[in-house]
Amino acid sequence: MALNKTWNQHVVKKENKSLVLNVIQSSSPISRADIASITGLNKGTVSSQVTELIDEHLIYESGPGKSSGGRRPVMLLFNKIAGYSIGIDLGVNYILGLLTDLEGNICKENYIKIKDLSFDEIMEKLYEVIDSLIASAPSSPYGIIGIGIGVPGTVDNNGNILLAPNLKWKNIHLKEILEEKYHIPIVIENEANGGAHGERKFGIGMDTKHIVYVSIGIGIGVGLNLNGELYKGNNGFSGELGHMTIDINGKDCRCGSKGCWELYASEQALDDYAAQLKLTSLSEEEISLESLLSLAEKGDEKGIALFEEIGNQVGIGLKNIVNIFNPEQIIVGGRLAAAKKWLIAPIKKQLDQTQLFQQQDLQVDFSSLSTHSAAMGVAAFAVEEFLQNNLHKA
Amino acid sequence: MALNKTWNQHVVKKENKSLVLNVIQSSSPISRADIASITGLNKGTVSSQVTELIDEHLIYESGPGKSSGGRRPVMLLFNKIAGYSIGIDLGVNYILGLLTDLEGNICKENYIKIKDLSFDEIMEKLYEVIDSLIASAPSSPYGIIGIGIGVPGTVDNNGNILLAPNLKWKNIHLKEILEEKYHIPIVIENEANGGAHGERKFGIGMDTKHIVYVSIGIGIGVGLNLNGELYKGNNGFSGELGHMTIDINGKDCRCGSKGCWELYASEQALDDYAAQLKLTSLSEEEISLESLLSLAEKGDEKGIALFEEIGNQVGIGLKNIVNIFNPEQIIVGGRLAAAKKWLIAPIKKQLDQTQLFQQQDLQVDFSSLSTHSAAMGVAAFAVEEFLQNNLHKA
DNA sequence: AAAACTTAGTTTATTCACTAGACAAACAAT
DNA sequence: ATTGTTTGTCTAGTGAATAAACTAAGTTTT
Repeated sequence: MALNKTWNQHVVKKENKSLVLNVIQSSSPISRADIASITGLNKGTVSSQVTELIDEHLIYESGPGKSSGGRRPVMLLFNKIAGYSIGIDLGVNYILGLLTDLEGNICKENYIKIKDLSFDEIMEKLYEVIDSLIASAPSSPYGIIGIGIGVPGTVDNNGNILLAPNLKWKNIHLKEILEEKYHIPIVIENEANGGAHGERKFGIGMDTKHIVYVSIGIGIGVGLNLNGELYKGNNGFSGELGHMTIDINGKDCRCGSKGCWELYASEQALDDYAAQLKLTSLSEEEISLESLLSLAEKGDEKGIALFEEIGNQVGIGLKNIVNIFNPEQIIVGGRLAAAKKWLIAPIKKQLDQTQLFQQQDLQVDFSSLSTHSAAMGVAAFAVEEFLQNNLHKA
Repeated sequence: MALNKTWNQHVVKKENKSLVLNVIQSSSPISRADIASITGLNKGTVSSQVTELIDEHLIYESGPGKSSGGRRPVMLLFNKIAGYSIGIDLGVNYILGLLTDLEGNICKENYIKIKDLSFDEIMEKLYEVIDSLIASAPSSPYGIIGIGIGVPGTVDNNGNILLAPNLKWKNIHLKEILEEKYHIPIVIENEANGGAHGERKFGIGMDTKHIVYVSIGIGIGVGLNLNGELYKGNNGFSGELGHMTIDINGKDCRCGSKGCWELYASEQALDDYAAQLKLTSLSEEEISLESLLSLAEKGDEKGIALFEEIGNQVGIGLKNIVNIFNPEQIIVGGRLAAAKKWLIAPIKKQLDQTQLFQQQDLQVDFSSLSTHSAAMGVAAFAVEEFLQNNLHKA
């Protein structure tokens, strides 16, 4: 019936309570008085919210703090172990599972390699990873509050995986399957979206508002965090910048068009270039990101030139991103980010070429959570959903 | 002091009042009872809001409506002539000024051509246009409620024009200048952002949430309306998709890089192609969008092929846009949109090539307001700002 | 035509969250 | 010990929404 959301005191309370909790999370330890002055809320209002949050085990009082000339304040802390979250990075040839507390700290890690498994076999492995993480969680008021899964493919707004080409998955209702099995909230997200969120909450993007996270692995996926929130597009397909045409007359791509960015600036492209160059020291089978990295590390000129060429191509795409989004920060993540040393110079060179607009305050960084950003990000999604729903109920 | 916005009853009231007004605007004529059932607000609440809105002259009661078996409802209407807004499209070789009512209906239009004028001369013309529009406004409770200006360049969040290459403007504090002269709220926006908003409010994008508006004229500008709101980027530079590289080895662009989209898919590109093809029937001086359009209209094969080639190049960029934003709708506007007849087929062909993701519900449309979208859009920006501030005060 | 039913809009009492300001508790400085 | 400061609680008051009663004005049924 009610099409638009109406506003009433309940909403006010929920929002203010959420505000109080956020301040405690970000500025802990903190006193009631300081919360009041930071938020602008009345002292009494803060007190009552704090009482409720304590009752809900989401925060707790620690000992008295230092006095600044009067009564000593009671310091409040976020109860990060009121529950635990699980974040899974479901890769093409690995599954990375994390158990985190509500603050995102990793409590337990579970990494397994997989190869050429069927859907059922992958699911079995996935259950094993999740089950072992659940088993390792300490007891807590809320237990496991949710599971976040990052997948290398497109996910619609209902948590259905529409297409994950590299997994060869299509139309998988993963959210339903897992909710039926575990009976806790499940969040399914694109891996790049997860990575973007992870870096924003815990990594190099902590204080930035407009972030474009570029995950470079076998292909290229992009997570968009615009205006401080995830942009998913109409069906959740946004960020397929790997298939942005950068060379009209270029190579054919399996997507049907020509000259897609990821044909020139990905792990796949790296291997192709390496094969073309016939690096004497490596046979075709030995070519991999790891072997090329160690080659470059040893100072092999051809190997270094290889990464520099990739960096050049990455830079062209990033230049497009700058013109399209005018982001505050670009974060390069994914497996190829390990080659930062050789990528960064050509990337910067490409970006400096644009003279049209002075992008003085553009930051270009590499992932600071490396392989963990996606898993940490989706775990955080689950935490946020939990906190929002829990505040709502109360 | 207060960093975050707190929530209190005043905010609740303002939001609900705004909600009531929006419902009246979009579903008028409407009764109090229907507003209550649509919004979910209590009948009494709606009544008191309505009373205030009537006192503020923003709505009024018309005669009784049809009964559906009980007391006849009093119908409420938005008072679209409570004030008037001015929207200006400041083009490179024209100034288009509109006087609109609060609903966006055009009351008066003022179009002048300009050519090679200095900054001061342009400003003088601009004042003339504005003054004549102000003079033509009927008397109303609020008078002229604001002026919106759309400019072909980048505008920062303070209304400063940072760079408008085609006007040869740089760092113009247009908002300040006009506010000092007219003492009413001024909104400065990029022309493509204005067009996007115009089409969304009054044109072909009325019921869409994720719109990418592509304005193709001398260059290409893009207005992004994501999640129902304008995305401007960190400094207001977003949407410079004209300088998206689509051909790494392509032509040099004045922006410093190579193969920018607008070198292949703009009015400029059209003229260049036409000159290359040496269309026998037109001398070099005669080449213009208008002359080429009439040539194609006459059935000239070369002329038609020209537009089809441009359409092809436009399509490549649009395909990128789809992969980047996954929009619900793409709207093609700007002067080149007049060639819709010949552009649409090659564009659709390009978009259908992407087999990776099924974009079943992507709409590709041409501007329905044609040359008026930007001016109508910025006029609407001014109206919205007025309504928001006015509701806030009361 | 009278009675019964329906729908529209107003009025009144109540609830709920926030605010202001008083107050007590706990501490520092003199 | 006295004075002043800061913290946190308590109480009264405000403002907005809600529920429900009520008035108004129509239609439908008998």
